[in-house]
Amino acid sequence: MLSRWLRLCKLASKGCFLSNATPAGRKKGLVVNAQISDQVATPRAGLPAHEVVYRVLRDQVMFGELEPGQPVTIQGLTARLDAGMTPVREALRRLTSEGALAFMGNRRIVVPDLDMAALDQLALARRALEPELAARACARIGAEQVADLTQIDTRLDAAIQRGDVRQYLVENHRFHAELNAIADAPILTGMVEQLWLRFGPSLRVVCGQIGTMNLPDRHKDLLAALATNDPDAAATAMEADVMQGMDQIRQGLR
Amino acid sequence: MLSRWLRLCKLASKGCFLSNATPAGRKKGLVVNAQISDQVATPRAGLPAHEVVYRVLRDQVMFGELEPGQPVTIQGLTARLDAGMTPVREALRRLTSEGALAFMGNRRIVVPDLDMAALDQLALARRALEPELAARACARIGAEQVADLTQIDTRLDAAIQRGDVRQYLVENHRFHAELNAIADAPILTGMVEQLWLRFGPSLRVVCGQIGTMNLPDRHKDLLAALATNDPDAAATAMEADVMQGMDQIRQGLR
DNA sequence: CAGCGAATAATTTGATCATATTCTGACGCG
DNA sequence: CGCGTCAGAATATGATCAAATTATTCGCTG
Repeated sequence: MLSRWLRLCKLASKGCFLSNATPAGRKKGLVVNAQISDQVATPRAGLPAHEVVYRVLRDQVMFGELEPGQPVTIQGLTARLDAGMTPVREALRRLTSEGALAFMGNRRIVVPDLDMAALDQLALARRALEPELAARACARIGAEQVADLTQIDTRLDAAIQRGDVRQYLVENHRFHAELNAIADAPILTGMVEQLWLRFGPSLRVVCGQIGTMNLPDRHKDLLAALATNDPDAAATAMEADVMQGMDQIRQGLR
Repeated sequence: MLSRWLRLCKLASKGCFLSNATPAGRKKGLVVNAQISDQVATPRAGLPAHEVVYRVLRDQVMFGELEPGQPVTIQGLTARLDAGMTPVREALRRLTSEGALAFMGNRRIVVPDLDMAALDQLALARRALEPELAARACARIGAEQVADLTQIDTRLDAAIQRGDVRQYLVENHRFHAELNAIADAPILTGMVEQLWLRFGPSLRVVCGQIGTMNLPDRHKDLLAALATNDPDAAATAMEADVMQGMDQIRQGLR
């Protein structure tokens, strides 16, 4: 009875949580917390199971634990995550409506595979939205937040040096997510997150093919623009980063 | 046992269906179809219940049956739509993840109310995406499709003349949805649909306040551009239409 | 004795699960 | 080669439990 929560929380802790404040834990959740308080970053029970399942699956899609084309079955997930059927179903609905997963005709669900047309659309949308977010963030960013981002970028570089693809993807996403959060434009940020969710799996595949060594880090210009509060330069730098990233995937599609 | 399906289908038929092809009906569904075949547009059973609930709620949000700020409870919906609990829950997850509904802190769900900041973001995103879609549609559109759109626009004008706000909203959406479908860019189209879902309720409120008489119809330029296959003109016309629509709402926010 | 506030009881609502039903795809048979 | 049957998977239901909001009561103070 408790083991289910333990397993779910453990899985969740592997992903990165960027989201909202902790509500009061349910009684049973608090007991769990007390028992596993020796763990480093207690992933805070009290979240509904469907939310936990959603985040686990989301991270697994975003960072390539699930490969494109791979079928996803409800019953497989209930077994793998040791969760009930209803929470899994709700998480899947959410993910399909966000484009992270796709209905394959006869109620079969897969991780969608990107084709060139989809990639073009993603590139167009990213190019329209993310520079704007960077510019908005530039107007509100503070010194300590620049330091935060710089630190993330340092860890990102380290991951590249180590050849740690997974960590590279995580830190890269964290960098952009944190920047977008600063822009304080939740609707645009949400749209961008959905875009990332769509190309996440393919990005992983590409990085797996070519390794991390050839990955340029285009965040330096961006950080400089942010530090000097130059919105136009930030937007330009972000546009370059976006286009470079999309091109990378485009190359990998062949 | 049958009455539930009948009621759901009846509700669904009030909304407008623009979406995907009809799969084979389930056995029981076909019986239903035979029994109610006297109705005009039989809304085709065989869809999963959660899908039907989703569409009903979606249309109700989009066309203002549900007002902003209005709380939405699961149990209320199961009673109102005479549906089970699980399908309702799944539909709600989907709608919240699309921004049509919003979690209000303590797991209470409401139709979100737009503030100026949200409206700015919506306007920015629409301006970035919809002209592009118009241009793409322009490249692929055929004569009979132009005729289709013109016909919709005629019905739209008629609705304005009659002062029929609901019908105006429906036809206006249908016009844009059909145009976007022609562009054959499902990802961008999906994003735009989500945007419409967000400002739908407010648009209804605004139109309710000022009536339909003052609504300009900016589709004429657009149709002309489409008929002559001029992508740039189409994009420009669409941009004008978007900005006019957003301004309308912006005025109504005061 | 009236009014206010905190604590508690009751009701409403959300979350989860086990189970029943229905659908899809595949296998074997005529 | 087409058709019926069967296993497996998805959908849907209602029951059950947990949480939050609302209503109520009780005690205290002025």
